[in-house]
Amino acid sequence: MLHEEVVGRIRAILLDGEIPPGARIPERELCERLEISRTPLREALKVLAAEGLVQLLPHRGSRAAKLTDKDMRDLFEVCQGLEALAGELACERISDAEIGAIAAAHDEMVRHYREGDLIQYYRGNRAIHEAIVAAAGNPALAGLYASVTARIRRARYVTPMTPQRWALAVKEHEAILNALQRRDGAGLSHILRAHLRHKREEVLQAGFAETEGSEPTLRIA
Amino acid sequence: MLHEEVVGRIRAILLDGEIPPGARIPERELCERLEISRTPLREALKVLAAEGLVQLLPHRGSRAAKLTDKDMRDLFEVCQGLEALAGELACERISDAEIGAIAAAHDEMVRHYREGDLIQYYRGNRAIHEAIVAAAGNPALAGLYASVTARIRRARYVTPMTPQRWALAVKEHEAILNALQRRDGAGLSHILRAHLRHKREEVLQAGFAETEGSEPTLRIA
DNA sequence: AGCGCAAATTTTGCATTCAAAAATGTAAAA
DNA sequence: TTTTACATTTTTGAATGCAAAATTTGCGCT
Repeated sequence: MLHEEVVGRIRAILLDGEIPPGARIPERELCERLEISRTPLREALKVLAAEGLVQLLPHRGSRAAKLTDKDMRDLFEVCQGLEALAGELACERISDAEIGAIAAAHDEMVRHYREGDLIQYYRGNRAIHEAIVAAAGNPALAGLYASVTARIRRARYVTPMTPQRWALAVKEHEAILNALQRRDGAGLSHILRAHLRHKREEVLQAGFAETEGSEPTLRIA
Repeated sequence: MLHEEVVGRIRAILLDGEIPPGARIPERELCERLEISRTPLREALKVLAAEGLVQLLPHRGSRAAKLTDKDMRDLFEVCQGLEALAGELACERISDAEIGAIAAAHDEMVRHYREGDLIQYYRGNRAIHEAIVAAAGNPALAGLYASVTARIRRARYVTPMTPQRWALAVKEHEAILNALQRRDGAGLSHILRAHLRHKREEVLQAGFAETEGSEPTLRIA
């Protein structure tokens, strides 16, 4: 089995919350489940530790990383910065076709909003943000963005929203699309920052002290 | 030997250019030199690959990552974004003592400039940029910054400068310190972007097609 | 001599093994 | 009954072993 595949599978397990934050990662079980030996598994865990998804404790095994409120705030700050940068760059480089695709994704997302389908709304939302980052045409930026968003994904996309906040988020997305269509880099950057700041407030206010290590958490896959 | 120590040692070897970009990383030799077996070495290489310093080729071993001009441009762009963000945050959070320390570092750097000592100038320069990032009080940001700067370090701090560019860089640093002392986040962010943009132009104009894999490269440690 | 192909060697990736550290369980003493 | 010391088991971290893949070597042929 390819090394990167192992990393991907474990990453998915962690992001799904199948191993909840703070929980011990059972080496033996994972080996059996993935049908690999400990060597490639441990290599993968080291990589994921470098990404910040796994915490290694010397002679005590590895745990799914658990984020404090401070960690979460920090990561949202960085994410804001990265998205703002991506927005600016995207406005310089994005093609009409890409804008069209994002507009379509936007419309679909709004449809899910009207239908009250939060899961699908989140999925569309994420696709739009990722498309903007992709449109920046900077793989290094995209990689960092992926790594940061992976760490806050569960907080970002699991937190329930009040109708007011949801409505505001949709309004902001209208502005995002608009700025993108006008290729207004500064404006887009500004809106994206505000958008993510609101999201962060929402998440932190929801008291996102990550769920403790023992009880398995809801999967939203 | 501790896992992280191995990663650190190999990282240092790569950053020093002892194994130049594009060159094959000799597993066996490194094992003997670090007095470890292949298992921890290979774990370290996987981690460094995730960081972007090493390139893994399936069944063909690993090489020191070689950056194209595009890679370099992309990384500078990201670095700009991160420094700009750090500057803004630093202005909100930095203490007078920290500003004092940076001012002192600045003066020393200017002294090295006057003495024409490029190596020491670069060292002080880097310390200032790192201090600003540290003052942002965001470890996640600092980590990403460290990872990005590690990848462009050699380009950033090895490229020779013209007297004009050097003078401009020092002038920009005066402005950086000034904005920091006034705690002018927007201003600092703006200057940092311009500063790094100039640096990028300089590096790319110097035709930084990273040195080929065979010949060992100058160490600047 | 130059080229092509097959055998030998090296190198890679993973499984297994081994020693050390931590966790667990047990029993004796307070 | 609770606590502490000690032995046992489990788990971790690293070295070694082994099969597959790639590279190099050597030989025959043109």
